[in-house]
Amino acid sequence: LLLNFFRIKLATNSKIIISIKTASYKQQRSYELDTEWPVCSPVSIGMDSNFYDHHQSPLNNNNNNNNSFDTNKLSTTTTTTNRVTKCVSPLQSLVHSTTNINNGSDVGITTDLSSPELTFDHISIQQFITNDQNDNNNHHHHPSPNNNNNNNNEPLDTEDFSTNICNNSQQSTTATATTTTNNNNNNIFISSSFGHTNNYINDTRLTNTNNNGNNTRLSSIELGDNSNQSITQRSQHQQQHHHMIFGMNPSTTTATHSGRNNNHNHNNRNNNNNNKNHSKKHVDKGSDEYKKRRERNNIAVRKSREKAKVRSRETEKKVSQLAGENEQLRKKVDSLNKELNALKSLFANVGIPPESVDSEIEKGLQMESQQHMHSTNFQSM
Amino acid sequence: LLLNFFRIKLATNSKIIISIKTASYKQQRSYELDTEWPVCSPVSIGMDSNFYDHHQSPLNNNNNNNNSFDTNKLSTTTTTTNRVTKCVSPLQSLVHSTTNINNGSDVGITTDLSSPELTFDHISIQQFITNDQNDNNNHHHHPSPNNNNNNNNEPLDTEDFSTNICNNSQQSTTATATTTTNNNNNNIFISSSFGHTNNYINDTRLTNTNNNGNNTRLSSIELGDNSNQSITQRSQHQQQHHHMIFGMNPSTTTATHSGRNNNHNHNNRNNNNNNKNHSKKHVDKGSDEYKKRRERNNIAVRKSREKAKVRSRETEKKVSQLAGENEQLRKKVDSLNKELNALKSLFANVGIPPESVDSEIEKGLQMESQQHMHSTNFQSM
DNA sequence: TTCCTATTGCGCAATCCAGTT
DNA sequence: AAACTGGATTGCGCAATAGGA
Repeated sequence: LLLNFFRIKLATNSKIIISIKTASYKQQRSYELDTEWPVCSPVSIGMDSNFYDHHQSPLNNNNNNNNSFDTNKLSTTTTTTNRVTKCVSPLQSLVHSTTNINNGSDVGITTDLSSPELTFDHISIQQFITNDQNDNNNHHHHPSPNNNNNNNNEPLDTEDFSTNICNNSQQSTTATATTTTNNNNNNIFISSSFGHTNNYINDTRLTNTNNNGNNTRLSSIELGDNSNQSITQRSQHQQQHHHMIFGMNPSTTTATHSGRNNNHNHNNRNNNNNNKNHSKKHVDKGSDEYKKRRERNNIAVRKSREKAKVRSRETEKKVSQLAGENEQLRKKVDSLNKELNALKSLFANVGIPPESVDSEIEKGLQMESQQHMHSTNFQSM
Repeated sequence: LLLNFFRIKLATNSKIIISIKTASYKQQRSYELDTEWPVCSPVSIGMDSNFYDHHQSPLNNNNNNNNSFDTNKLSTTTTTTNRVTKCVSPLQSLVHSTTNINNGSDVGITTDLSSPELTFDHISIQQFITNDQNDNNNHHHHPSPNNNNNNNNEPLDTEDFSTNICNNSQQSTTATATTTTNNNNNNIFISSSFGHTNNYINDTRLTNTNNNGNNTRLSSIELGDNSNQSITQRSQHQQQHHHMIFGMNPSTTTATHSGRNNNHNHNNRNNNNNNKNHSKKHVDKGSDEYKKRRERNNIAVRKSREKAKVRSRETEKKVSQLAGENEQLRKKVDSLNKELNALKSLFANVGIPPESVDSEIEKGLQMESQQHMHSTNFQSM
């Protein structure tokens, strides 16, 4: 098994955005997986504190003191030995969520990269401090740390982090950590690009079927392949359209498919564990029960989609809001700078050299901060 | 006909976010509209200049000089006498788009509120200057301006604007313009809330059907009703989940439906104009042509959805980016302020009163801005 | 008008996810 | 602990448009 494990100590006020995708068996109905389909191994995801759920306006300033962390939603360290589908919950709850971590927090993510059902779709971390290779909570033997074993509390720089991921993942995947250099924002962006052949990388493995009997599997076998095989022209061209797919299976993606049993029972999942008896489970589409169930679900679906839309609009709104504030702040900084310069040149005019002005300012600032010490102000020192 | 018309002169650097939803005939297949279904009257949407399309990163600072306005996409003043579906294009191109207006621009929106197909889903305007009731470009007689006919170039304040909208729309709709007071951001937020009975206001009118023959129309008749009828308990409770629905039909929403012809020809649209001959248009689901067409569309659908997802992630990312920048900027402002204060108190220490310091700064700034005139540097001095 | 692709609302089915038995 | 329940999500294909050439 190839384990991908990393653990990051996040600094106070760091932000982490994790969007993890469980390709899982969502589209399994479209395929029959053969015995080659990789058996999923354990996954351990742990996050230790202070998350704000996306829906709780993580970016709102007014609830900064809400430090509670719902451990029910994200168990501190969930380790299971079941199929990945069994322990996906903590991941799922993070999907598309933006979380703020306001205290120093540990974030550990361990996953067997042989499980194609799990893809790290998008990970973006701002400001991390250290990377610890030793997972005390994980029950699995994982490859010993490769080289960059810096257990000190030094911040890891972008390159190190990238390498680290790469080495740990032991994939050919060219994981690249890009620092988006937006101003003072140390936004680490982990992305991996590997050969793939269309725009639907998440779906490729399991979908791309149609009901014409034309079930041509896309040539996605090289997904996450560690054999360093060359990437097709098209892949190279299209991978710019992709974002941050991460953690695909290296060598065992030999799943095949055999068309689609179009009319009944798509329940041919890998029947290792839960061998239910009702493998037929014929649904009577005429039954009142069925109709009722369908109608309820339809309502739920509409509701859910509306919710999603609202969320999306809200995000859009937030962008414009923030952009506006940003603009104002920039102007403010500008004007303050000008004022300051004017003042300094005033000093210069009366013969006081800039250096001594600066040192005086230093003194002044120190005095001020000392006064601050005695207050209960949030941003003391 | 009840016309809703307003025209706003936007200040330089104002921003307008318009999200207009055309319920249109999208779900018409689910319904047969009877003769009571309101005939749509003309709509005129005009925007005169300098739009940035959402997809062109309107919020990016680097293309500020791109002042071009694609009149093909948003005709300056589109007035048609066809059904609203015929002139929806300019609206559609604004859907969910965030536009920046960098010069003083006129934005006029005229619509017949009797057209339920059209809903102003979300309108948010920052900084507007004046409101002009007289539309020279509109060919339709509309109710004479009610009372607040301030054609001067004074900025209209929030309340005025709100009232204005309300009066013009002549609806019971309680349009409320909320100023979100985020810092220096004068973000005007127009929202209307009226009685409705579920979470799917946009869809209510036309959807809520199922193929069980169970086509219970939601009691959405009071949508936009101007008869001031009371809002149900549930409505009141749920309207907090809604945002900015605007411009629904007042009194003619008596459309009925008669179930869904499930197997063929949903072409029973209001056949006023385009009376095509092929009212049968039987689609042979077995034909190769059909299969091929379906497959192509399926691919398109997947592609489109992937695109949407990417966009959404990008927006999410942008939020975190902007929030980060914001934070940094705030800190910067803070430190500059402190520095400035330190410097000022330095002056105070040597006996120079704050007033004269300020006046000196004024002088300095003026000098500086004069020097600025001669330089081309953005952040010189 | 005529084709095609792009979007969008919808229902279906398979899960996912919290709780309960 | 395992099975069951019922709403919430999500990928998908369908059909109706929208949009563009």
